[in-house]
Amino acid sequence: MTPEERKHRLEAYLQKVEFASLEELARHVGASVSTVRRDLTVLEASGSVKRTHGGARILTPKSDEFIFSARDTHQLAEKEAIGRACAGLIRPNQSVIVDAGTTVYHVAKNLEDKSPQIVTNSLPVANLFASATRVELVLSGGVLYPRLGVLVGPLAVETFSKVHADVAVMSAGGITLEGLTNSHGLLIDIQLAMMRAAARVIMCLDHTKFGRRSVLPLCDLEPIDVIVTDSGAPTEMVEQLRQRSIEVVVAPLP
Amino acid sequence: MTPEERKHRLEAYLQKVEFASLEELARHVGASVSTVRRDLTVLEASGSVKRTHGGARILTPKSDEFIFSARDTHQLAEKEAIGRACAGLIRPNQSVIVDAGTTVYHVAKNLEDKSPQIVTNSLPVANLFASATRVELVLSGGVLYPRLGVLVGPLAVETFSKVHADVAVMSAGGITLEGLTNSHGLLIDIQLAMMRAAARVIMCLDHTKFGRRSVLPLCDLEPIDVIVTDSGAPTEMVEQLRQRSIEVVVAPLP
DNA sequence: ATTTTCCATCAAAGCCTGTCAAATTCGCGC
DNA sequence: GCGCGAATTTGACAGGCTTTGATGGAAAAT
Repeated sequence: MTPEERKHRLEAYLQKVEFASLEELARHVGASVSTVRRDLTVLEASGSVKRTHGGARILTPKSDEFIFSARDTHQLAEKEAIGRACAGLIRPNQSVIVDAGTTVYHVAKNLEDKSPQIVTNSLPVANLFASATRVELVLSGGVLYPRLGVLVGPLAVETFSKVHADVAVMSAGGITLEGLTNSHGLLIDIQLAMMRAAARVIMCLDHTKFGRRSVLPLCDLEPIDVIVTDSGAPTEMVEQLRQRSIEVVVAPLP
Repeated sequence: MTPEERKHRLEAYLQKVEFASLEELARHVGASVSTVRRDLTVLEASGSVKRTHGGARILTPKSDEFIFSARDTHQLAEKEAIGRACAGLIRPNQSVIVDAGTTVYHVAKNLEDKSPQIVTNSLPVANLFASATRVELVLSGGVLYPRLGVLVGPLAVETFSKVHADVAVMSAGGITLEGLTNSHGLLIDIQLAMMRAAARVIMCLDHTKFGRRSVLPLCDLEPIDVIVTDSGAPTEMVEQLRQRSIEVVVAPLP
C-alpha cells in the first residue's frame, strides 16, 4: 500500500465512523501508530480531518450520522457474522431488495463483489454504493424519515410494488412461531411490498430477536424462505422453524 | 506487448483500482519496476495519473459539474456566495425542488432555517438533511448514478411529474442567449420535469457558465424566472437577460 | 499523582534518480 | 526476404533521499 492510498483510506474510514482512536486507525491500515500520527498531521493540514487526543474525527461529515452508521456497536460482531453469511447466499448478478436496518446494512457491506442489482429504501445503503461502479443501485422514492435514514410513504411502497427481484434481504424487530413483528408502523407496508416483489425472502435476525414480540405484527412465517441468525439463537426454536420448512442459517462467529 | 499497449493497460488498471504500488503494476503488465517507473513518468506528464511514493494514483479528472465524493473547491467562494443569495429568495415553509449539482448543494446548505419542504434527486442533498428534523425531505426514486450521487431514470422523472412545488432551484452546464445547456443526457428529462412542476424557476449559475455551451440543449430562456450568479458574470450579458424579463441576482463576494 | 498521549530524534528499510550495458526494434541497402 | 549497424527500449544497480517504526522525555487528561 502506498502512503497516498493509506491516507486516503484513513480519511475514508474516518468518514464512515466519524471518530476513531489511533490504534483503531493503525490496525485498519496495517501501519504503526507513529505513521498514522504523521498521516493525520498531513490530513489535518489539508483540512479534512481534525486531530483529537487519542484519535481523530472527520471535519466535514459527508454522510451524516444515521442512527447506526458506525457507533452502533450493539451486537456488532454478530451482525457482521450474519452479514457475511447472508451475503454468501446471494449469487453473482442477482437482483436484491435490501431493507433498511442495521443488520441488513452489514449484509450490504459484503455485496459489492457479487456485482448485484440492488433496490433499497435505505439511505445508508445507498451511500455505501455511491461510488461503486460494479453495483447498479435503485433507490426507492419517499419521504426521508430523519433519524433512521429510511425512505417511507406511498412513493416508497409504490416503487416496491412495481419492481421484481430474485431475493429480498430483510430484518424485523422480533420473531415468534406466530410470525414476525416490527416497531415502525411506516415500514410495514413497505416490507410487505418487498416480500411480494421478491422470489425468495431472507430474514436476518440476530439472536436477541428470537422469542421477542415488537409493537406491530408484520406477517406470519409463511412468506419466509430463509432465516440467517448467529450462534446465540435458541436451538429449540431453530429446530421448530426448520420443521416449518424454513431454511435456517446459523452464522459462525470468527 | 508494445510499449503503447502497456501504458494503456497501466492507465486502465489504475482507473479501476485508484491506487497501486509499483510492484503490483509491474506484475500486472509483466514488465520490470524500472519500466513501469518510466511509463508512469510519461503518463504523469500527459496528465492522466499522478505518481506517488511507492506507486501511483489515478488523477481524478476534474470533470464538469458535480462530483459526489471529491472535494469541490472549484469556484468554492463563488458558489457559497450564490448559495447564500439564492437561499435568501426562498420564503419560510415553501416547498422547494432542489436539483443535483454542487452549486445547488450550497444553496441547500442554507435552507434549513426556512423549514422548507424539499424534493430532490440528489443524494448529497438528502444526506445534508438526514438528521434535520425541521426539514421535510422527499427523495425521488431512481437509479443511482455512481460518483455523482444523482438519481436518474424513469422513476425519477415520474416523481417530478407527480409533485408540485413553489420553487425549483436548479443549475446547468452553460447559458447563452439562446438558452441553457447541460452535459448529462440523463438529467435533461428530469430537469424539464422539475421546471414544469415548479411555479417559479431559479437558476444558479456561477460566472464560468456564462457564454458557455455544454453538450446538450436543455431549454430556452423562457421558463426561467430568476438567475443567481456571482460578481464575475459579464455585465453585458446580465443586462441582456434582464431585458428579457429575467430577474438576475448578483451575489456579492464577502 | 498517575496514566495516557504527543512530539522529537534516530537507525533501518524502502524508494527514487541517474547511469549503463544488454536486448530489442528499426531503417536501409542489397 | 536478408543482413547489419544505429537507435531505442529494457532491466539492473549505486548513491542519495524519504518514509517508517521505535524510544524516551514532555505535555495533557483524569
